[in-house]
Amino acid sequence: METIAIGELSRRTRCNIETIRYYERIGLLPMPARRGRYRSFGLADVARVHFVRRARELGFTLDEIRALLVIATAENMICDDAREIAASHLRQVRARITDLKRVERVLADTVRACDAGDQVGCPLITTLSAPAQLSTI
Amino acid sequence: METIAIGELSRRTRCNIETIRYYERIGLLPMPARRGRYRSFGLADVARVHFVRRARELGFTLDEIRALLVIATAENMICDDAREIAASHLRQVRARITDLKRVERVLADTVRACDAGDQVGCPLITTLSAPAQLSTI
DNA sequence: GTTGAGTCTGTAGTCGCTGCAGATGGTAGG
DNA sequence: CCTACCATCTGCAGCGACTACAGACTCAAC
Repeated sequence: METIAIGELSRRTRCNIETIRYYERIGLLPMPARRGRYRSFGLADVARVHFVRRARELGFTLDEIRALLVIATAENMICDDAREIAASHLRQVRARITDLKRVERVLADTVRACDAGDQVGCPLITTLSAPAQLSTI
Repeated sequence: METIAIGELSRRTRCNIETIRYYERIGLLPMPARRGRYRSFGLADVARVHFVRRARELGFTLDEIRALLVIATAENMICDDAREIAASHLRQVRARITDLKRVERVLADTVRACDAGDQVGCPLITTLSAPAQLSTI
């Protein structure tokens, strides 16, 4: 059975060494075997770190990932729970996209106004000052 | 000239009291006058906190806001600098939207697969395990 | 006089890392 | 055998942008 050091695990998963140790510290990864003082990982660890990284890329929190890992390793996978975690996260992602689109519109309008240059003050400053209805910043 | 306490400033700007004190501590707000031990704010402070909050809503960092505040209060507003801050931020917002849309697609596909229910394992777990090409998590 | 609301300071916690210092471990070359 | 060098180890501090708490104080109303 192949065992690898933390550096190799880091390379294979493209996950920072410090991050791997952090995941271990917070109990997201099991305490690995040791060769002397050095951690010794197996293929299951490579898969688990990959799993965590991929979930992080999709924006799941470490707590959600913790739950997903339990589900993934459970004998009788509680798929419904996983679905609910995903669906709830999807709702948040969609809300965030909606927010960001609004932000994008405001910023794009502002930059466009800057480029047009037919306004009195600085359009960005004006935009940001707007809700206060005051020129005194 | 009207002066208000921190609680009233908080109410008017919908900005947490602790956050206002935090902004003061990091130099984003000037040190306010005092009535005894109590901070005493004016309308300029209301406007300034509004400005900061609005900029935060648009996703600017506190460092960017610091720069924007300097520009806003400068005699000869360096509008070009503001435009560049906004344009650079807009690029980041657009990149983030692109990322999130990719995430949304993956999640939506997964949830849909869950609902179809014609797959062997749990679709979410499968998705997250994919890049490792291993079932051993 | 006492109760309650508001404010004060200072410190520590959140999330998800990231970086550093200083101590070891193991290997390769001279 | 000594040195150089790399990898790894532990432990702790820092980021950004807040947020929360403890414990002290001030002030007005009843």
